[in-house]
Amino acid sequence: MRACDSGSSRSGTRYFPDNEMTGRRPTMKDVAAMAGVSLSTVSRVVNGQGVDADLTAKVQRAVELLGYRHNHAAGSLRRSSGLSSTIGLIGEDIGDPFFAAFHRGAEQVARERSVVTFAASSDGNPEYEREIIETMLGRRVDGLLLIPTGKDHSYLRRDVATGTGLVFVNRPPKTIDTDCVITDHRGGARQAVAHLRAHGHERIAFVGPGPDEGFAAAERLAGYREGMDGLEEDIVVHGDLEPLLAGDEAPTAVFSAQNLVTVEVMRTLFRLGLDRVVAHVGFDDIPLRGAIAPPVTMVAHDAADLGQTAAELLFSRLDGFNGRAREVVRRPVLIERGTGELQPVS
DNA sequence: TATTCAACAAGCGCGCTCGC
DNA sequence: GCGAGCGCGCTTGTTGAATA
Repeated sequence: MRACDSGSSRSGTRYFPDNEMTGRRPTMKDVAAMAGVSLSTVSRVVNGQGVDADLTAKVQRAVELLGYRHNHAAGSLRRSSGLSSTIGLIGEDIGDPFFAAFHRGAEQVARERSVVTFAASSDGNPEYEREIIETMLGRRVDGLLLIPTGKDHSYLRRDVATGTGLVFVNRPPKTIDTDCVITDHRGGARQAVAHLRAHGHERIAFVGPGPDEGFAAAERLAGYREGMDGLEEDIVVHGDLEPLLAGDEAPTAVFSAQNLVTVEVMRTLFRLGLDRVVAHVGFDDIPLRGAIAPPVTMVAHDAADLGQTAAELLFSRLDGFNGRAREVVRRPVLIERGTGELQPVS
């Protein structure tokens, strides 16, 4: 093993060019020793502050030879702001296309500020959600974008009071005063039903998660019921649609209240040969929509826009905005693609 | 003398060790 | 068991040397 004197620090640090043999990652101290400059010079070069060109080249060469990677955790330890340049995104399922698009929107805003995003799934479990939140805060994320599962988030009050950014997405906060971005789920569902009614349908089935499965589900069901006002009966299905379609009182139209449910409804209609017979409007757009025939009419909220807006609210707090909690409502848009415009077959 | 720039040293939060 | 002290890796305000 080669070793040489540090040449800079009075503590007599020795550097080992072949760090693989020391079994630890190279630090700034190692870079400084190899380049023959002080630690602060390395810090300035690494952080892009103006340092003499020759010294910069020496430092950059040492960085390259040692394979040095900047330790942001150590940096945030000392940095006066105490910020880690990371934010956490938590939703029920990061595999959900909605969450993926939401993440992308938030990431775009974060990237402009050199902030890294971490994402995690709560699996719809409030206890696990809390565990993830605690873990992310323990890792000193600067803020959280939370698509909440749990009902009580009062345990975050102290974190918010001490500067941690927190934005609720798609569900307004009940037990904590914080910013939120929500979709007008109720209005979107009303719009879907109104669209189907305008095309002559009266027997319209709602297919979706149960009202106990969150704010969005409950709001969409409520919007459906409001939209159905004046008609004889609501047809609400939480599960398999097939038995209903096979019965005598089959609906002439279906409103599916969530993207994964929409996919299931499409499969069922296709299997029964009803995909061009029963009208269908879905809530939440789905991937591969262009490759699907017939194309499904959608009430789409722009998940990327939600992510972007939520991130902007979060960063405005981190930048010092100290006003009252804000609520931004995004109205979904109905996109006609064909299935929602089918007329009822008499 | 004024300006530039690198070195020094303090200190951040946390975990660990050591001595009482 | 408890508190003091230290080390980790880094940033940043201050200091002082070199140069114009």
